[in-house]
Amino acid sequence: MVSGRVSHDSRIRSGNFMSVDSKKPPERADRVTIRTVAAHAGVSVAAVSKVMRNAYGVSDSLRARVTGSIEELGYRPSRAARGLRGQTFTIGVLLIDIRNPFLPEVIAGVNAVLGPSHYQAMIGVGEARMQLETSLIESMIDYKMDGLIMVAPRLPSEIITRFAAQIPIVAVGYHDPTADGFDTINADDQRGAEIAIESLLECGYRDIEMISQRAREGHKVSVVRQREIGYRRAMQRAGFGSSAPITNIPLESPMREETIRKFLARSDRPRAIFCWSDIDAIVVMSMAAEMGVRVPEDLAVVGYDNSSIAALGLVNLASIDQSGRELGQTATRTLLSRIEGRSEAVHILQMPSLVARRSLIVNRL
Amino acid sequence: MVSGRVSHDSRIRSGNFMSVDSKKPPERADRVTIRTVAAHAGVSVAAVSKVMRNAYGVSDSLRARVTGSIEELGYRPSRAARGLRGQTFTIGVLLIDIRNPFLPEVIAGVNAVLGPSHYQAMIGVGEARMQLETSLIESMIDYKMDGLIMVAPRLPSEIITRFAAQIPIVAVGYHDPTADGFDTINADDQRGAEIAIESLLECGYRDIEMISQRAREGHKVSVVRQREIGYRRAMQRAGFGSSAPITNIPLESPMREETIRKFLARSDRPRAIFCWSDIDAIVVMSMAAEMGVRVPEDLAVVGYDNSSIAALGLVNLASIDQSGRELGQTATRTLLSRIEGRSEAVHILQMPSLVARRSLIVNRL
DNA sequence: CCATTTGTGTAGAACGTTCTCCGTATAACG
DNA sequence: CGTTATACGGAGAACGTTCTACACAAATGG
Repeated sequence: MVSGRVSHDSRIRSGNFMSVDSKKPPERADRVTIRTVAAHAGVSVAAVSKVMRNAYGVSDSLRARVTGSIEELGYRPSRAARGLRGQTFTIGVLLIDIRNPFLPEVIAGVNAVLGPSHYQAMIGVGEARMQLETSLIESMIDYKMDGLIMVAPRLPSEIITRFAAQIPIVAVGYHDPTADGFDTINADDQRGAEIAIESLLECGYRDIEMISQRAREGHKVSVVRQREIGYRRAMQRAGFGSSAPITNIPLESPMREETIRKFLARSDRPRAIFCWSDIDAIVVMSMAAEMGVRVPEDLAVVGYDNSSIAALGLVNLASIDQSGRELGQTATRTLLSRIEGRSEAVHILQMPSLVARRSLIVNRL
Repeated sequence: MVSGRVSHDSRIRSGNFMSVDSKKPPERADRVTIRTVAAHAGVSVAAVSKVMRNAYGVSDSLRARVTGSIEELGYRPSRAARGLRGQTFTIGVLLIDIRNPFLPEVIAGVNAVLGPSHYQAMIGVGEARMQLETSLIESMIDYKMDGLIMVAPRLPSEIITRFAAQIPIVAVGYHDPTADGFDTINADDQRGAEIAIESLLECGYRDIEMISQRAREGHKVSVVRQREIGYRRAMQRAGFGSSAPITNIPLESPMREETIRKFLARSDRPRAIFCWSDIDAIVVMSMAAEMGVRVPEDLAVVGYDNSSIAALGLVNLASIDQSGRELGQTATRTLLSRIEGRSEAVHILQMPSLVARRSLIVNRL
């Protein structure tokens, strides 16, 4: 492989090929470094660095002079170089998948907290593949980012713990209250599911089922499992036995549609369903509409996440709100506190709430 | 501000406080560096570096020994350090906003191309604020990322050009075929709008209007403007004059809903509308449903982006598909070619297509 | 057999920060 | 006035790579 470094064009364009400036083609404009600033302000490099980090031992006059030069020259410290020694003031955010409308909320929360600070967020998308997820985490560590927020990671707890030895980590949407290497921030998914079921019961429905997703590795830590647990507990408490039925629907088309169609066509189809996620609920509702199954007259539906789509008039899906925004904010604050030195793990549970909409209530009756 | 570096707990936990290992608390496990590898393999640092970059001048035996050691030690080069000298093998992706369901497609395209390579994508979210957008770009430059993909940037062309002097840039969803500092990849938004209008005309609709968005700075380069141009041209060609009506709806609630309501209540409400984006189209459809305006019987709707929501049975919105995935792929390939040395700007236009759905066609008539 | 080329490997200077020591000058104290 | 703090500023060693320049050996050519 030839490294084709020389740009023919630049040769041609430079017209006079005997030009004087033929020291070396710098191509990119020379960077303003901390040294440039130091020279301009007539102080040492160390002094500038101190001002930047507002460290102890700078007089007002020196600070003024240096900040003046920084301003004037438009100096920005190199994050790469910073990473080699100290902090980068960057936190990495790892998303499983960017399609889920719940995630933007979390990001918004992260940015809201980070905004006023001098930290910035960089996002990686794992696409639910453990391999990619792992390599993204490693990259973020290799960039010397200051901390990591992992949203609904696929990785098992031990591996996350191992990474957490190298970089502060807080996981969102990952239930492991026993983890002591990293923090977790969650909505109480068990309780959320209970609320969903309780509200269905209150509306008078008795014949209730849950639509879930077959988790690949059957993580107990996964939010999916947690919601199943809550569902079963609420059903049991209402006197329906300890193993209320759950229908798993696959992630991929066309099996997905096939399974839903079969479910909706069942002669013993339940009167109400609780879906582990809005995206599933909406697909079910869409197919119900196609098949002439009326919502909520024939089938009541409660979803999860209260995503923006659920709120649309066309959809009008009752859903459990877990406030992704708030999760993002809390996660960020927790991470910052860990970056600042906390070492005991913290596990926070937020309380979700029901947003009632038409899919739940048969109105005017 | 005290820098609270010392961890009390580690002291307490280490039991015997006179322990021998009291050189310095390293806390984080010592990193495997290129030097570790060199020592382990019994070669020079330079040799290892050469192997890593598969540069010229390494014998098979040396390469084997080094790769062996790398494997054994689990060595990963520090991206931070790399950034200080050479490439980081990271490309930055800048999104205006993460809520728009069109963007995940683009990301998926980017990742698809990057997957097999040793490059990785890091995403920043600008939230449509120029300030944040600018600072994210600067961060990415300061990280010495190898290139930038900007999706629907807000920044004016001159500023992007200035950034492009420091880092290879390709812009997606940004029409400026005259830019010579950076590349642009677009779906042909003018043509897309024309296709939408033509299909409405073919269905027999004559009374057509466009629902658009008041662009802040009225960029000619913005996709919104481009679609307006296409709309007007198609209308003119059909004999409706050169300034077919456009209704602008605001971005923020509650003015947004207010404006739409007013539009739908108009006595001279058009028979068909073309929305510059699915997200707007869907809100209009939702409010139409609430107000008893039937789609498509009373109002035909064509959207733009063919986002996943449009395809839902409940929504069934006809839309112009600009294949975000393909845009992402093309953008990535274009960027890589620029990183590899190309210096002439390239401007690519992809052809969009209509996906017909129920919102367009009054069926069985 | 000497001069040149080619192949293989190493030394060591960057890259742009941070941060630990150290000097100094001035202030405070007895 | 001598001693000790205290405040301020600078020198210079890291940090982990890349990459140029060079050394050395073996091969090639005349």
